[in-house]
Order: sequence, then C-alpha cells, then structure tokens
Amino acid sequence: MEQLFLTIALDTPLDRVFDYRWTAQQEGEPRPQPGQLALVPFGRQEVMGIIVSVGSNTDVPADKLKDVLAVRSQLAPLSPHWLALCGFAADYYQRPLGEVAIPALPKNLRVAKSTSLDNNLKKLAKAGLGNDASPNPEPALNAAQQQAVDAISSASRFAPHLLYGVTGSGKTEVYLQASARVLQQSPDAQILILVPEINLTPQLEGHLRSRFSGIQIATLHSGMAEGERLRHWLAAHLGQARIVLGTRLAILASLPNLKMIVIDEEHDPSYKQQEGLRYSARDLAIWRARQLDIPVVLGSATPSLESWLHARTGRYTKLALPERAVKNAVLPAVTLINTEREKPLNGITPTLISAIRKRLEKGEQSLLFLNRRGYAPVLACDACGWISNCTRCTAHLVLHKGDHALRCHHCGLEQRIPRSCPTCGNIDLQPLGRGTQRMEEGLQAVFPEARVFRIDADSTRLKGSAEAAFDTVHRGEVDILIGTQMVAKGHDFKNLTLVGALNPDSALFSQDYRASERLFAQLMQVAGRAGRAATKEGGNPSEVMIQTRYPQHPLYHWLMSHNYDRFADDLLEERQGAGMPPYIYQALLRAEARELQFALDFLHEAAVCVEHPGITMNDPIPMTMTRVANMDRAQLLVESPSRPALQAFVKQWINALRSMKTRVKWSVEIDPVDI
DNA sequence: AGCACGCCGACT
DNA sequence: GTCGGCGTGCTC
Repeated sequence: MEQLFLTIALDTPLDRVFDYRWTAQQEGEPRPQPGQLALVPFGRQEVMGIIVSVGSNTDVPADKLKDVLAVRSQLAPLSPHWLALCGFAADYYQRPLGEVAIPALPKNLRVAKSTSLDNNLKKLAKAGLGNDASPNPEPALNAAQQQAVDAISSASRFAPHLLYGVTGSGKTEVYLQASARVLQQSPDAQILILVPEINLTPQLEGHLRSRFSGIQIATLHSGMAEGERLRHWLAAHLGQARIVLGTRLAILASLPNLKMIVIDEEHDPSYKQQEGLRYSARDLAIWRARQLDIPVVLGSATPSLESWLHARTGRYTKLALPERAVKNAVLPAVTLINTEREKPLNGITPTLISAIRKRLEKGEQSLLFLNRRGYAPVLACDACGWISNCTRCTAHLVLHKGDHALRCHHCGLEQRIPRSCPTCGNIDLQPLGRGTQRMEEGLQAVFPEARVFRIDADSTRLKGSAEAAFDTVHRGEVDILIGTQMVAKGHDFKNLTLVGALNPDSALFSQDYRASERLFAQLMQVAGRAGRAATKEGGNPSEVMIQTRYPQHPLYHWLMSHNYDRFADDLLEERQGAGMPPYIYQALLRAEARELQFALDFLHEAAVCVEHPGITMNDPIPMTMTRVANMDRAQLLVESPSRPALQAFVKQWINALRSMKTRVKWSVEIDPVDI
C-alpha cells in the first residue's frame, strides 16, 4: 500500500506549509497531485488546503503527523502557473501562500462535502454554460480602432497596451474585435476581461454573448450566489468558458489556456482590494500576462499615472483613440459656474436650473452628480451647537430622512432622528449640507411636473435593483436623474444631454494627493454619460456644467479642454519633483488600538526596530479619520525609490514586528492607495 | 485567525 | 457551587 507525504498550504496567518500522511485506501486510487485540493484536520477543525508538493518523506515527527481526510481527485489540479501567480501575490503582498490561494477559490469548493462540486461538474459535462444569444455581426471600425486591434492581436508575446480614449471612442469594440482574433487563433484560447464593478457586467456581458454566440462566457463577481459562482469558476478552470468576465477577484481565476487579458477602466480604484489581502488586480494582471507571455490591454480615458508613465517610457504601447466612434460625434462642451459670483440656492445655481428647464422643454434628460448619499451629511442644533457625531467614529452621523435614521457611513451605527436636541432640548434641529436625497426633494419642488429619480447605494440596496433603476432611465421614464458615482460608470444614456456636477470642489484640497486625479477621472467619466448621439451635423448637442468656487483651478482648465494629456503630464512632473509615486514605492504600517497612544507608541517602536538603509521612514501619524468603530488608528509610511529594496526591508520588518508581541492590531499594506 | 485550556468575579 | 471574562499557546 502506497504511503505518501503531502505538503499542503492552508488558509492561516502562519507563514509555513503543513505535511500530512496519505495512504491509498483501495487498489487503483489515484496518486495525489500538486495543485489538487485536500481536506485535512487542522487543530480541532477540518479545513481545505492545496497540495503544493507530494513526496515520500517528511521532517515532521510521526506523532505530529495526521492523515489527509480526502483528496478532490475528481477536479483537475490547479496549474503550476496558477500556483505561481498566487505565490507571487503572496510574496509581493507579504502573506502566506495559503492566505492568498485558498480564499481565491469558490466557497463551495472549500467545504467538507463535495456534493456541490460533483453536481456542478455533472451539469457542466452535460450542457456547459451555454450561450444561445442571437449573433450580432462585427461593426466596421474607424482607422484608430483598426490600428489598435491590429497592434493588439499581432502581439503574440507579452505586450502591455494602453488603450487611451474618451468615453464613446469605441474602446469596447476594440476589446471585442481583438478578442475575436485571439479566439480564432486557437480553438481553446481563453480571454479574461476585467471591469471595475458588478453594475457594469450585465451590459458588457450582453455585448459579448451576442458577438460570440455559441461560445461559453463565465462571469465572476462577488454578487453571485455560491452555486452559480462555483459553476462559472469550474467552466473557466476546465477551459470550457473561453471568455471570463469579472471584477477584480477574477484575476485569481484558474484559466488553463489564457491568451489575453483586458482591463477596462484600468485607473479605477476598485481594482485595489481594500481589505484582507490588499492586492491590485491591475498589477497582478500585468504579472500574469508577463508570466504567460501574452498581450494585456489596459483601457481608460484617464489612465492611472502609473500606466501613463509606463506609456511615456515605452514599457507600454500607447494606442490612442482620438475621436468618438459615432461618425463626427462631438465632445460635450464643459462650462464652469462660479459659485462665488452666482450663489446656489438649495445647492443648485439658477444657471443650472435654467439649463435643466431647457432640457425638460425639449423632452431630454438631465443628470446631476453629487458624490454624497443621504439627506444631509450632518444634523445640528443652532441653539447650543450640538452636532450629530458618531459615538464610535471620528465622523458625523448622516441624516437619512426616508427611514428616519441617523446613520454612520463608517461603522454602520444607526439611531432614530432625535425630536429635540439631546443636550439642550431645542426642537428646531437643522440639517446641514446636502446629500442626494435632499437634492432629489429640492429638485422635485423646483420642477413639480418632472420625473425626478435618484440612484445611489441607498436606493439600490436590494439585489438587482440597480439594474432595474438603470433600465427605468434607459426607457425614458426619468427626466432628471440625481446620483452618486454609481451613475458615472458604464451606462450611456441616449437621451441625456445635460450633466451637472453639483459640488466637486472638496476633492481639490484633499489630504490624499491622489484625490485630484480621481476627481478628474470621475468628472470625465460622468461627462461621458451625455451626448453620445450628438454630431457635428446636429442631433442633440450636450453640455456639462460644473459648479465650483475655484474656476481658476488647473484641473478644471484641462477638463474644459478635454486635455487629460496635459493634466497627467503636469501631475507626473509634480510627483517626480516631490518624490512621490509612481517615481517611488511605498508601504504602510497600520496600527489600531483602543487608545490612540497605544497605536502611536507601537509605531514609534516599529520605526526603530530594524535597520533601514535606503528606506525613508516617515513619522507615525493618526489617520485622518482617527476613530472607526471604537478603535483608534494610526499609520507609518515607508518609502523607497527601489522596489526590491522596499520588498526586502518589509520582509525583515514583518518578522521583527511579529516577534514584538504587542496587543496592538497591525498590518502592512504594499502600494497603499489612500493614505 | 480559530479554538482550546486556564484561572478569577457575579449569579440561578 | 457554576457561567463566563479574555490571557496565552498551538495548529503537520
């Protein structure tokens, strides 16, 4: 009877692998393979692990060794490439392999029972995922699009392309036709397409289905039911699905025949995971493409400064789509409304009001963008100065009028709206500032005959309701749409000819140096919702109006001339001069404790606990929002112009921090985005 | 991280 | 007398 020892990676913070004993239970039982999943006893629990190697000896004493409970031999092993990808991510983000690889698998694969796996394998063997959408022919491309498709599909090796074009310039069509060529080149080729948000998948998925009728398309995102998630993951893993469309988590999908990766809106912050393993799906995509020696396409109207720099130095090939794909389409005119000179009434200036009225008269739609949900960001007492602060966070409780609640957007604390001031009893409490709910109410009062509609995280809390809400707008059942950044992405509204940004200024002077590039991208994106039907010959000319107190700000200057090139070049120069990313690399040590001083003390100790030549060690500082959910948070930023030097330092540092045995909760983030 | 064991305070 | 607080110790 064959006796083997399996080395297995488990989802635990312990930075090592574990050996288990395996004995063939019956004649002909298949030998376990690296990359297969194995159920093992661990401590007092049973957990799923990944076999990283199989051997006939072990250093672990026999009395400590336990037996493997089951090997999922019905599932093809995960490929060495996939394990290498997880290995790279683990190494780069400084986590154990198992903590990266295991959570990347669908939950139903990690449970003790294999019934869901077996059932889904059976289902896929019988019918696959199917795709009986009626086929749609390829439209003709303009010259720039054609050039882009040619460049991408003629690259048979690792080749990063930055597809640079405004909303409506036809980036999607380039993805589709480049994909078509790759799929034609080999009968089992797979393509991975990443999008920033779940909201965007249904629309693109529809395009893909009809263009690639008969070809199986898997989707992967966090909103899927577990069974469905497993089925789609398996279709990708088995190579049946030749196109995989998903959000950032899809970058860790198993794709045995991956031949091209597309990252749409590559600058989007949601590609950065903000909890647990804080990976950048975009960066992992680049690594994966290089490892497989395949092309990767990064698409954006406002590329990240990282990608912009790479395009300038020639590491990435820049493919520009200078015009809107609709023949003779014009970009919307961007104008500024100076709110110093023209005071807004209830958050909106007379100029913007009359622009909306004009659209109403013509039966066209208007979109108002306000990145602040709720009714008012704070409730205050005029008499004594009380304001609605969260008791657990350094934040205000936001007034939500519809459900009569004060709610903290950071810890979820919820209270009923007090009838009178909790400190002085004054019954006349005033909402300060304006959120989307209050704007909706105000607009309805100004335009009682208009159909005013709001889309934000609150109005679309229920599953599927976001899609339904967008459909309502598409069907023309809305005159004035008010929304947060949710409305800025993906959807193009045919009858929309006016976009108003109500209060974008706050990002101009933010602590976070990345805030302005995000604002530019956001305004550019929201502007792109309008006017796709407008042409030089007529149609509906569309307009973007921005209410601002700082009309002289360079950001608005470049935005009005649709000149991201200059904006990005200027920012890069600034960053280079100030020694900031993408010219240097950063890691952030975060600490949280019941009291701020504990966190700061820990960080001060951490700052001196190892030698750090070539590394800039900044001062520990409390986070901008110091307290969240009753924990005080502080951070320590370390920087270096050399990525390998920073990596090596952090590795050492983490070891030293582990042995410090503190009660402070800490974590290290590589390439942090919001500091 | 879980999940145990372990030794000191207020309760049926 | 027990239920339960969270300190520390271990996981092949």
